[in-house]
Amino acid sequence: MLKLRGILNQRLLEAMAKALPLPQAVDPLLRPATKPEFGDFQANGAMGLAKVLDSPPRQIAQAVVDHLQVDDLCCPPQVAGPGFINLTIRPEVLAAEVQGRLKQPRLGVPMAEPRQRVVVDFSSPNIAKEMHVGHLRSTIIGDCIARVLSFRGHQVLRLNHLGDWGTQFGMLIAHLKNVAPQTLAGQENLDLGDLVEFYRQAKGCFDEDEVFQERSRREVVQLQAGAPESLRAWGLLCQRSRQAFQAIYDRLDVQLLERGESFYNGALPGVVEALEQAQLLVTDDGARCVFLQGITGKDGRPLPLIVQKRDGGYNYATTDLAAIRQRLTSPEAGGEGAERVIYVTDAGQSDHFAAVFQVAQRAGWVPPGCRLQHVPFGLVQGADGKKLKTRSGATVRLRDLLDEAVERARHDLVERLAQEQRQVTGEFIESVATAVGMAAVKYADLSQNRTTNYQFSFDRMLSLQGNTAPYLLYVYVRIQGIARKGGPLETPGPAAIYLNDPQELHLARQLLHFDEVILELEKDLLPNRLCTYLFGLSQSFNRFYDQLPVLKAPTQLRSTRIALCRLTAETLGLGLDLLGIKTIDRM
RNA sequence: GGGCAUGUAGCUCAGCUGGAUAGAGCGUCAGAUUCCGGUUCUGAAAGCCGAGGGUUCGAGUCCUUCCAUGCCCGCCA
Repeated sequence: MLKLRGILNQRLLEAMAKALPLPQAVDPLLRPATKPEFGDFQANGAMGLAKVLDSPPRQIAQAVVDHLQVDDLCCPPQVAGPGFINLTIRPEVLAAEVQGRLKQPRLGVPMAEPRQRVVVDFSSPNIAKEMHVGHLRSTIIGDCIARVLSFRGHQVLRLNHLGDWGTQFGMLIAHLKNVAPQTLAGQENLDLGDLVEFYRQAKGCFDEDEVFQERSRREVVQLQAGAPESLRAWGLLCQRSRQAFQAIYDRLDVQLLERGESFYNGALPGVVEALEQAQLLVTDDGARCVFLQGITGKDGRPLPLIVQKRDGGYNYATTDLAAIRQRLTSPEAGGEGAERVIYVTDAGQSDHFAAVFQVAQRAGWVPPGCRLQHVPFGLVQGADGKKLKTRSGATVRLRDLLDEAVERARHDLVERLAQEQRQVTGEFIESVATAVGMAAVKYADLSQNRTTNYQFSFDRMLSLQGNTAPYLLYVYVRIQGIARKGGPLETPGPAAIYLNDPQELHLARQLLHFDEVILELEKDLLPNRLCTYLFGLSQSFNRFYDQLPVLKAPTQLRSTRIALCRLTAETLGLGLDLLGIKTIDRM
């Protein structure tokens, strides 16, 4: 409907110019109708002009309608309520739009103009730690955003800002030298078993043993100085973690380019120097920091952003600033040349990013027209409304969570197969359970407004009813069933589509909104809007399918309905794909 | 103490740049079925949109003051 909306907006502008004594053009405030009975669009502009023109809003609206020429597209416009202008697209125009969509794989979504270079920074787990639900949200949401921006034609770089550097490596290396010295000499392959358990042990030593603490600090210094043995130990730890992470990314079907904190190590001194030159740097209590504007602490004084600690070490703010420079620097100068950088992290880091962005701005590292954007999300909570934990109080491991989703999906599937007495292969059960389980986890996350906390529930996400992945997947499967039974849902010839029945019209209208939804998603980065849309589309389809025969319809109606089925499947397929969810043909 | 976010039906949540009588799912209750996969569809009950004040033709949405909850707050990331 993007195209039609643009045309109608133009016609309204023209009509207003003719009808009203206005010095300059005024926005007609064209919006999608709030209710089906109001038609497709409503123009709200008349009401705001009542005061300016000193006449009743309905009269203004009527004057605009009198000059409005839209008979080629719309039924006669109606003035309603306090002064709305309601516009209803004619069925044959809708039919032509549907026809047009059938021929294009982009389903009406235009390529972005201009195309941008975009960095999406997401997922970002820490080496030697287990991925948990916080990483899940970042990974799923970040992946969706990257997919949508790529689809729009932007050049997207998906970066995994891995926590692969920093003080925690001191204790890890120290512990490694204690328990497996031979691996460091290259004599044995590293087998640390559960890396998380290893981390816990190291942390235990660090907390209890002062001698160990001191050794850990020395290890950090050695590592940062590039001592070969330390680097080797570090490399071994990273490699182990990397394998574990990759297994998760493979299951989730998420592509990421690893670019951990260590990547920016060499650039850290340069960050401090540049800030010094920009005269932003202040030494306070031995630490080198930039005092922030408009952000004050407990005592009302400006808060500092520390970029070099008293002991000379750098911290995450320094790394983030180095990353910003790298990402915003032009490709000719060895950078990424990004015009938009998106950070998908939990909302708890909002202050941190506000501070870092401010400093980057003041240092002059953000070229005009470039945008740094923190895309925050809320906590994952359990049924009790508190941060999600296992019964024993530990963090929930991501792989356990995914396992359980698939296991529950398999259980439901097997039960249903038995009820329906269907015979299928083990392979089928496996692939459906995996697809449904992953889809459920992703969709549950994405269908929630990301800014709020999100209550995790296997029962809800795997439910076959309601706004869930299984409900949407089922609609897709149903349509594939029609195709299996009735032959391929071939494109009807020209002028073969006639929209008549209310259910047909309603479904067609819904289908045509897809382009607007995607553009909105690109702007607001709120995947739940797409989910809401796909759910509504699925409901419309089920209503349509419930009330109207497709394959058994008379010939002249059949091709229209098959076309609607096909476009529904394509829209669902593309929509789910942009969410990072795979469709299946049977379930 | 300061900052940010959230508060909408019994529960989980939508509500985009302010628009017409505040929406959906689950749950509850009552129905439908010539069924192309009923994992469906129809209907009903259910609300002081946290509270007060303001802005205007019009406020769940914007401003302001409270209240409640969550997260964050100088050398961890």
